[in-house]
Amino acid sequence: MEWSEEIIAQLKDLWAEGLSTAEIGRRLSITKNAVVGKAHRLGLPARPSPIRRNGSKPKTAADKPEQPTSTAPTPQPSAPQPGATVISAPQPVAPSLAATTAPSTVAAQPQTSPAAAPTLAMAEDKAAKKEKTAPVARPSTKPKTLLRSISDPEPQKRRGPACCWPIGDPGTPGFHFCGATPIPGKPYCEEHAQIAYVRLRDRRDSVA
DNA sequence: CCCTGATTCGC
DNA sequence: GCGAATCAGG
Repeated sequence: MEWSEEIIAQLKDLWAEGLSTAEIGRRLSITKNAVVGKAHRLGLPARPSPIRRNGSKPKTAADKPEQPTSTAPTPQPSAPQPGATVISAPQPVAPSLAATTAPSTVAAQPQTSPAAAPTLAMAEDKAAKKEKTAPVARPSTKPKTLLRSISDPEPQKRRGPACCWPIGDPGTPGFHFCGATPIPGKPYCEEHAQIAYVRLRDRRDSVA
């Protein structure tokens, strides 16, 4: 996997958005392991995970040469809260569709976890679950490079809201965003929202 | 069972 | 550096 700047940017962005590793992985067409691994290597802030993995390690040496002291630096990298930019729509969580996922972990998030598309996706959701595969096409052309917007915090500053679904490869002349009128409370238009908010139940397989 | 994320280890 | 495998908690 070639982690280009764009990819990394996306990873960071999505990570900062509070998406699940699996979610990010799906959207980047990579495994969650890759996401987590890279995230760690990048030094991204680990999000609330229930695991702690300490003590027992059958596979590893299980020895931790911890350094005693020193001066207790207490580094405070400060929380990555630049504003989440782009998509942050404090919308009321859809009541009925919460069945699929949306654990309480991200419930506190102002944007809540996507992973659930209203109405239209609901019906499709059931079917999709059975299918287990992702029938919906990934980001148009190719699930390779998306690029949210690392330096474009205000998508709707002077103009109306625009669907920010990436079209083309970032860096290429033809790259642009959808631009269509998004669904209220969502960063994408109705068309792209359907594919953007993929249900779950599909990870290591399907897209290869 | 499913989901989730973290760490470790072989490549 | 990369990610699969594995571990681990809800």
